[in-house]
Amino acid sequence: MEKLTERNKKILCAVVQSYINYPDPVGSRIVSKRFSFGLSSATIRNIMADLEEMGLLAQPHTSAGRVPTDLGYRFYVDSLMAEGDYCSNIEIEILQGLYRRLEILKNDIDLLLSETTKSLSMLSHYLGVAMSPTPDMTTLSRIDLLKYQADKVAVLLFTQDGLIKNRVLSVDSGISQKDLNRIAHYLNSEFSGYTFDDIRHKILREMSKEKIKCDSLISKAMRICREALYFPLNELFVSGLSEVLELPDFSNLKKIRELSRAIEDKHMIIKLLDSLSESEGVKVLIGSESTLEEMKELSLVVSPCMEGDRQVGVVGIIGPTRMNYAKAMYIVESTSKFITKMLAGR
Amino acid sequence: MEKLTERNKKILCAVVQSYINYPDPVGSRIVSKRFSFGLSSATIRNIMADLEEMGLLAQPHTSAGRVPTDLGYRFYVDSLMAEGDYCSNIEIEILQGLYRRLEILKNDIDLLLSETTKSLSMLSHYLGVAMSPTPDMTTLSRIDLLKYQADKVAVLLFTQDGLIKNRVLSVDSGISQKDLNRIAHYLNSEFSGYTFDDIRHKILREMSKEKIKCDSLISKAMRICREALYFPLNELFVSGLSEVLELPDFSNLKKIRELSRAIEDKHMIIKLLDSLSESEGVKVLIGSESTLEEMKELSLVVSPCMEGDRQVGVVGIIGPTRMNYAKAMYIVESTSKFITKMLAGR
DNA sequence: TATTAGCACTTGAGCATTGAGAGTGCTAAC
DNA sequence: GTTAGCACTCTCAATGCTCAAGTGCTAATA
Repeated sequence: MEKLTERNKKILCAVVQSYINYPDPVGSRIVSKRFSFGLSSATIRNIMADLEEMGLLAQPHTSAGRVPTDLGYRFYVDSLMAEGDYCSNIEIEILQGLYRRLEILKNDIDLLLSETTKSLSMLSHYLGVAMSPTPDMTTLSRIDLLKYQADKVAVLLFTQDGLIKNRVLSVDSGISQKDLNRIAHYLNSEFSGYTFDDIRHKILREMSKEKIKCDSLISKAMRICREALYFPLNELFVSGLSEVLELPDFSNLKKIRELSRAIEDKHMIIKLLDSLSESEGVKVLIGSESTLEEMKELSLVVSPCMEGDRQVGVVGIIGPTRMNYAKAMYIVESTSKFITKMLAGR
Repeated sequence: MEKLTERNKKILCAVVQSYINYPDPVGSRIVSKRFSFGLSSATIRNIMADLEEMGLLAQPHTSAGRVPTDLGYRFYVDSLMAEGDYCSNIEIEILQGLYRRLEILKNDIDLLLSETTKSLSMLSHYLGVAMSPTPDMTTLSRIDLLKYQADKVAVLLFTQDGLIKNRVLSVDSGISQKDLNRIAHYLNSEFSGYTFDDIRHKILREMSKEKIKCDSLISKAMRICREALYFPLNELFVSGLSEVLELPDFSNLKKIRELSRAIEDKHMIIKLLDSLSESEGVKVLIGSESTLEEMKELSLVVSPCMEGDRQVGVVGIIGPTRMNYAKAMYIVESTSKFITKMLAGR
């Protein structure tokens, strides 16, 4: 970032904080009055003009105050924000209570994540989001096949993350549970320990090979496995829409429509979360930093949940770019840490 | 319903249809011009005043036209609406295409229902909703227990509807797969063929009995089963928010907030759908006919999906009371019929 | 040289006024 | 029973106006 004097930083910080707390563009008068810099509004005006030139602030129109740009928020988040800015504002008891409620769900990741989004939105008043890991990163621990009805078999996929997925497939009615056990045994020996993505690739390779051998058992096994993996195995949870609609940021129809398009395009959000959650720690994506059109006016705060060094999910918050980043980051971080800790202790 | 002359019915019908197609209150002039009754606007005015007195129409304000009341819509739906009113407007090919896309999901009810809601909203431009059957009505066909990790067991619940639910529970690490098999065998002999609701009740009774006997195996079995049934097993799917936000009916913030509260309160909708889907066929709930505050300005069209005489889900549409009921009913009916047929043929 | 006071200028929000347009109810004529 | 005519009511959009907020610039000040 360009060199800013200490004073300029303070002014920028004041503008951002004021705007975060109150959704009106902030003018020089406000800054000079509410924050005691010992500077007159005229001086502040000059500084704000400088900050605007640097692209950190912007004016909605001539006679309005200034508003942080995405770049301004970024600078605030990276360099200005005090770490502990919002910890105190969140009642620890509420947080503890919500977390306690999640304890009993620790054996069912999907249910856990789904409930977590409700806590996230309740705490932050933004959208709570959570995603179970994409199969690409998930390791298959075991596969079981159970004959279910005459011509159906239940495929049970156990992952190392404690996630179970099941798919029901149609099969020849002639097949017996014994056959299925042999098939399952074969699949386990072939695929357990691999990620789903690997397995998909292996299947493709194997199928072209095995086609020649025409081993009925193996080809059946491959077909079953391929079909079971055909549909996405991860889920995305979003909640808090009514929460976020109370914000002045979403008081006009256009914004609301954009928001609704964004959260209905789950595929898009999954991809976005995926790309952000590769490394550990809380990450922040501010407005236009995202390449996605739907997210241009929204910000995203995410953090992965780990079990050991395996990722078992991503939790986060989506809100307007005028977001209380300190608070959001604190909530997301402590939530993901809580889940990580809970899963470690089970 | 009170006795209406044939002519009055026609006028009411005209008002409803006009309003459904175009969201402006309809005046006597419009009715007399656009529909050729051979009556002047003055006559129509008198009739409309009568209809208002009967509670079938209402005026938003003095110099606006008239708008159907919920009662007016009800009368329209029950007595006036031509059955085939909207079939022709829906391109059969689109419908077929969407249905074909669902074919491959027929083995996974949840996925099927979730995708169905997208088709419903796409076709109707209202919210598509679907619900898998509540456990109360669902019959357990089989239960399986699989040792999963040292201290965890996967409980697999197979229902007669082809639905599989799995729950992971923590158990004593001492327990062996053999023990689990015996437990599962016991549970199957006790509970298979019963509905989940029955089972819950049976467990409560048994547990108080067995406590005396203190049979370790049975008490373990009971505990596992109780925990597995602790969380709701049915799901509700809703989609089409961005679709419905394009409607002029949701052009002001208040309405949108109400809508979002309604669709976020899944528990409420589940109860509502449950109470409506008891018998076969398409059902319509118009605005204030619902006892639920959140639904007072919304209408609901639902129909159950059957497999044989068992209900495997409910599909429906939620929209404003100014809904194209003929179209919505047609879409819901043909969708539920399609799913029913598909499940019969598998 | 940095800061500040002062002032002219710009802009949007809020408010009352106005007129057009749509629709009504009523009455009298057909 | 139906209709034409008319006075009346109400909403909506446009207009013009003022007010408050905020700016940029300039000249005076510490």
